Amino acid sequence: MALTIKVNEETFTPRQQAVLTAALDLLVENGDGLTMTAVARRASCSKETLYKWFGDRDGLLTATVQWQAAKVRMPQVDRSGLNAKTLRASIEQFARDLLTVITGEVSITLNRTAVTHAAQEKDSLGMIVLENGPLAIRRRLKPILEAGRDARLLRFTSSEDAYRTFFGLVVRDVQIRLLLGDKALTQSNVADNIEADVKAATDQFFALYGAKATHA
Amino acid sequence: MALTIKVNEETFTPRQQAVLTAALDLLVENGDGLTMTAVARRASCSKETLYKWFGDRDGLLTATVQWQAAKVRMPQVDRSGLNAKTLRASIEQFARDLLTVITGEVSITLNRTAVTHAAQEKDSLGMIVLENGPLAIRRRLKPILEAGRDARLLRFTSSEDAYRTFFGLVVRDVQIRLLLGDKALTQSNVADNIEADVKAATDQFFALYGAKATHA
DNA sequence: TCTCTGGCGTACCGTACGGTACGGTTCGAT
DNA sequence: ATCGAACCGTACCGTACGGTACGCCAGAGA
Repeated sequence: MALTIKVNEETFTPRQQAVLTAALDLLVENGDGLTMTAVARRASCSKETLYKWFGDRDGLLTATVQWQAAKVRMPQVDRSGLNAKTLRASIEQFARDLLTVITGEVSITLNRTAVTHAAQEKDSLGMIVLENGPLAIRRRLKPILEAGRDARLLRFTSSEDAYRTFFGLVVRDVQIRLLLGDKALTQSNVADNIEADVKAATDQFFALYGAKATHA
Repeated sequence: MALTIKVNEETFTPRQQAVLTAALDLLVENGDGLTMTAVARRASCSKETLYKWFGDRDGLLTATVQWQAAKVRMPQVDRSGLNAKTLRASIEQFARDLLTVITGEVSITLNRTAVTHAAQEKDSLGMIVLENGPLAIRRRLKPILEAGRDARLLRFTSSEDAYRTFFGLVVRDVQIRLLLGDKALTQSNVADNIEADVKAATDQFFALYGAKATHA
């Protein structure tokens, strides 16, 4: 396994996926509870098989994160017939997807795992999570933003900056507080406010980047 | 040690502070390298002393995080003679402080440690970091915001929301990317852009909450 | 039916690390 | 000078866990 980062789709047999599911469940249930023995017992397989399939503990961890992160595919947004209304709906949808994903238990677990991993000179998991989380949204949002600009509905010079501002307006301090285990932010609490937050963030984004905004 | 959370100042002897410094250095150098043996060796003290002073590994970790986090005291901002210019300067200063702290190596380490800790049903470190980081800024920024509102320089209904938007505009995706070890964000790279980012964020904040803004 | 392969379960090994014990040393108080 | 407290250094113990070895079984193919 070692240093090879498998960025692209990798097909796992159903049995292997069952193992990965077990591994993720253990991660979610109890952060660092991912011991090889625990995974083997949970998945009713032998440790030897784990090592054969995934190389070592890090390989199993990487495969799990990779596999799960890639599963977080957000719905495509219709880009045809762009007008003020559909653009706003698209952006609102992105905000909703982003918030929903980020506040999910699986996402929190994956991010925590990756952060922990990054604290030990290893950055592969961080890149995977980043790549499949924020960057995935960015890749799909940017064309929309640029289409909006071309249609004179938005105004900005750098779509990168526009995206990052969007991210900030939507996520605010929610993600870091969830990662730090802030009890004041139970997930249900957050979930109940998602719609309002999404609307507020979208309003603010258009206030800053809408065609009629007096852009600073 | 156990469950007691020491929220307030706790005086450590110089010798103890030397130990905590050693512990922090180890954390920064190599995330999880905080073994009791390593700390003892680095600080030239005996493990027995560590256990006597801090109870157990978690106590040492907590004391270290607590002590360091409390050291991140940002300069007070002058609140007298509030006008458009001084308000803007204050807010810009908050943005600068926030970005500077968050992108610092110590802060990244403390946050990573706390996140890792939170991944194991323990949330005390998370609360400590939260309390001394974002919340500390919030406590000091809110009065300024409210003073600005009273002076008709700002417009908002909830100072809490205003603060969180400020946080989002300033931090954006920088913190999570640093925590995840994104190589594309070397710290020098970030540091060089702090001034521009601070200015942009402040502009955006005033665009949204300034008295003349058409607030959504 | 024989055999071979893949995989389960378990036992096992080595190591790293949390935590404890203890002898020796320094230093201040009496 | 003596005593005792604090503390250093080191050796030690127990356990948890990563990783390996091996015996066994089931099922596919000849």
